[in-house]
Amino acid sequence: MTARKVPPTHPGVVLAEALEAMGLKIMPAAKLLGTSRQTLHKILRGDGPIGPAMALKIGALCGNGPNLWINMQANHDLWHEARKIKREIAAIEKAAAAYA
Amino acid sequence: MTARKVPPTHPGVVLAEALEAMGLKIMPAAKLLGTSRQTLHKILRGDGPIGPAMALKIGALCGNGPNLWINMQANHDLWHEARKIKREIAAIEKAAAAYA
DNA sequence: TGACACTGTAACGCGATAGTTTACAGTACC
DNA sequence: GGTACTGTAAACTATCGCGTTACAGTGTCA
Repeated sequence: MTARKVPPTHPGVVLAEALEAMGLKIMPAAKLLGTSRQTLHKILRGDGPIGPAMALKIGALCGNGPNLWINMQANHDLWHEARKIKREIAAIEKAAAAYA
Repeated sequence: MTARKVPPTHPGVVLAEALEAMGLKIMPAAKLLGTSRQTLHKILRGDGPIGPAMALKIGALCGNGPNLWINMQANHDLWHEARKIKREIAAIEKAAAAYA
């Protein structure tokens, strides 16, 4: 757990640039992805999760596959979750020493 | 999308071996992880998802960090999801050609 | 200026999901 | 036979993801 001060980039931010590079506005993009513009907008804003389904769709749209997106999302989630439960994590690490 | 015939290994299966290697039975492991033995059992069985929180805890317990676990889970999810929505994915890929 | 289209954002509601609790059967071991 | 652990299932609850609806802001064009 190399603690990091700044939260990892949310995939939505990257997606926003990708869409712009493709000349895609929100509404047509949402239509292509089979989702609502609000949902897509939340993603682009940085809240709004990219689940497996969305990762696959975005990966298909941008042509770079789903892993990139889902990994970014995972890093993002991990970072925030780690903040929340870092006490428990530390406790587990300590307890685990006995079994190492 | 390099299609794969067989679903990727569920992290739970790997975890089961890891726990055994550490000499940890289900009940004490569940206690260490701060969860119920049923939930842990589901994970070990292969259903039962490993979310960010669980990945962090398991990573702390096994000493190899959360990424391993969450990546396995992500691959697992992606594979199953891809099965379900492969039609939509294909459609998006086709439509995306216009913007490439 | 007014009509129109797109965007940003918030609120509500629904369906799905994760996880705890409760319960019971199987197994092993003393 | 009693005790402890495991495998499973069902009920219940909390939470989440997402679509829908609604409204304000912005830009554009006739």
